Amino acid sequence: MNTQDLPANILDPNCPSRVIFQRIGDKWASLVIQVLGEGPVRFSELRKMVSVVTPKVLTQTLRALERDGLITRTVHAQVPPRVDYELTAMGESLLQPLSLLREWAESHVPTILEARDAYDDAQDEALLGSPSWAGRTGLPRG
Amino acid sequence: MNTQDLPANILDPNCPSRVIFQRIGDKWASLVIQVLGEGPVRFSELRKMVSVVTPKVLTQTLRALERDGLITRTVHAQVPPRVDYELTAMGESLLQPLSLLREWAESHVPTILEARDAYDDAQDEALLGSPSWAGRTGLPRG
DNA sequence: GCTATCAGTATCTATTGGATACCTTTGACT
DNA sequence: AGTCAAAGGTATCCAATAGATACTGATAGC
Repeated sequence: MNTQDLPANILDPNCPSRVIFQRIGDKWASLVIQVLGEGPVRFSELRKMVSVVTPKVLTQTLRALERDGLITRTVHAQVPPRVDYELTAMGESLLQPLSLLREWAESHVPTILEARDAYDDAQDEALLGSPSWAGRTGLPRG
Repeated sequence: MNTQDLPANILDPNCPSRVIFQRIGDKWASLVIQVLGEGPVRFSELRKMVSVVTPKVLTQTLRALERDGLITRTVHAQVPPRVDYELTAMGESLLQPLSLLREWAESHVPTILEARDAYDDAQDEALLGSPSWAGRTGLPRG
């Protein structure tokens, strides 16, 4: 669904689906949605649960999600104020895809940490142990 | 799997799963992985397919994915150089969760665009049409 | 009065992302 | 011999974003 009304395609930089995909993949947005999966939460609670996010960035994230129709924001005119955030139906429909990703991340932690160690060791070795003409390209240096 | 070896939990800021989750949700990383789902691709091809990414950022993304063991980088010692990027088995295991998210994004494009329009209209109206004492909080201003 | 509560802003700085130019080697072309 | 193109990046500089910190505002309770 780009300007030419072709089918949505994330690889097309002009396609809104790409922007939306990146909004979902935002650093904080996906965490917020998963927290709200349990039910409505107020601002300060959200801040504690999605630690460590600064209020400015949390506000930005929430506004963006609200604009996209994924959450609602309800203000109770009290003092001190109470503002509840809650998933919309569309927001809830994101929970399942997100939880799959979350499970993937949580289950692959050990493997990825090992891969990082191996990579970092290889880097160190390349810097310290090998002759200076052996670069990453496999070709001689200039 | 945090420093105390508790079960992985994305909501714990000390848990590596959180970092990994955010790496997946990186602006370009997930697109790269989806492109590589078709098979090995060389740098310049990748740049065209994942437009519009600058070479610096693409390099950073690829290095990070390589470090995490999600892709491999193979250099063919030719001139001009040829470098192929390819998913590892772990990288391939990410394809399914990611494609779900992609399908979600592509299918919700119209609804989200409508929500944005509605939100923006409401904002304009609030700014232009309503009395100045009616803020977002529902409480009087100071 | 003074303080606490809650939901944010305002301000400033550090980090990241992006645009652009440039580098390297070698074969093909002139 | 000189020049250009190709591929996979770096280097450099500037803009946008994220983050740290301080602060606002109304009111209830002490």
